Amino acid sequence: MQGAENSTSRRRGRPRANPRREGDVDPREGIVAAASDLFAAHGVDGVTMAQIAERAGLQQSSIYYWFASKAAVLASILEQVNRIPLAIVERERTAEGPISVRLYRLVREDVLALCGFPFDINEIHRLAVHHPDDFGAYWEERDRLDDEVEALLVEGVRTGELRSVDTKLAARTLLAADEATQNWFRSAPQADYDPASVADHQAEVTLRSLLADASTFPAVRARALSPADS
Amino acid sequence: MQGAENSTSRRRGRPRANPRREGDVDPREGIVAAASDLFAAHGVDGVTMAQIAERAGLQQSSIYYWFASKAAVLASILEQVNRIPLAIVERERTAEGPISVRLYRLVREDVLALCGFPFDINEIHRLAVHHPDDFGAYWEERDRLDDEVEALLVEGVRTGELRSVDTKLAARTLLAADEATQNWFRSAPQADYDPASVADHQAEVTLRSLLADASTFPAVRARALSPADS
DNA sequence: GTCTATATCTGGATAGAC
DNA sequence: GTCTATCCAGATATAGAC
Repeated sequence: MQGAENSTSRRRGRPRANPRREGDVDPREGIVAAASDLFAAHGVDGVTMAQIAERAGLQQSSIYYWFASKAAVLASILEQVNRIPLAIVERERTAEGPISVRLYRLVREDVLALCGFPFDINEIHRLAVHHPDDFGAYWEERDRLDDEVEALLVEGVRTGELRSVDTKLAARTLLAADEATQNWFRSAPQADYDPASVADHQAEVTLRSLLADASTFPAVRARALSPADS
Repeated sequence: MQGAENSTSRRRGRPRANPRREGDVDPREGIVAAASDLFAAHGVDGVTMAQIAERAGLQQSSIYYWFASKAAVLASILEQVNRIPLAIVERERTAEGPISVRLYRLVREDVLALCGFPFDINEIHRLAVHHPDDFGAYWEERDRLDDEVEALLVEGVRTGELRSVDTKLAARTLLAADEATQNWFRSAPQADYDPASVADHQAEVTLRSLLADASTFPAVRARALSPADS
């Protein structure tokens, strides 16, 4: 962590060529925002430091004052992004009510969150696979996600709400399907679908595929979407 | 297309440093095989021409006698790979029997085929997104795939076998889920699951999520897997 | 046909002025 | 703190000998 001292009133360093607007906060945020947009549009290694810098209103090398490397910029993004699905899953894991209702909400909100991310989470998987040493924390959290979902499924099978499945396999499949959905959604013409209906569809498909008695689905959805219960 | 003249008995050119084994056929095939393996392991742009050449027993620059560029090597692989899911879908599209049975086989075999591919089809999507000009044919075929699956779903809804869904959305979701499954399967420890059980699970999940009456599923699967009907 | 050698290009990262 | 200038590594692709 470097250059975090904005508290002194006297400006240090040469002024920027393209000075930022008044409300400019921590330059790190501007860089992260620029990088997020570009990563989203072109993939992580389809983007150069020069492009990030240009959008952030800096010269290419100036980024290195704030971040040690391109990977550090990415890691900074991941810190924020990676915890959201985990928070959703953990909330439903400890929530009240039938497993099926919690599972519906889980899938729905996971898809919504993923679709709202500044870039495709599959891109991150790719990078994390290719650079496992830089992304140890990422994989730990990812495994926790699998485990938490599986635990929910195990309980659902135990109570008889869900049919008897290989819970580990089903958990992986479920999360992978969420990610696949956000993936194609990203490249679909924005006008065709809105995230909410895509998320609802995905949740319905998932629940119907797992419920012991699929005819209970309408009741499950109704309860999951009722504000009193969320 | 260059250098296709192996028919003359007199060898031309300087001998290779690492001569190929006796059964060596068209060097293009060896290059494609090497590239497929490496792309599978490290992703398309995690692989250099030098690595491909090394595995194919050539020097880096010698590849350029057979292929004009790295993209040309990739395109050659795609030609073979991309038609397989399409063939599966088209076969089931025109097959006899209930839609649900054909849909089960479609998903099952699509997953199986994707898992057997030499590399992750998502990698190809990525590349194709970033170089749309080089991959016009690829996207055309991909759209056909969507359309064929959707047509199956439409008919299934019409006959009442499937519940009433947004068929376009469902078709995309279905194919995306297949691809997601092959994606995680690829990075899973090979011992944990075999492709067949993963494919079966995916087919079951998909069918149960779409059947108008999920209780008919066991009969659907039984019929789909009976050899008499395939 | 394949080789060695090299041109060229790109992009991440560093040095030092201001 | 940001700039300009530059280094450096890695990779695609070309030139020309054999």
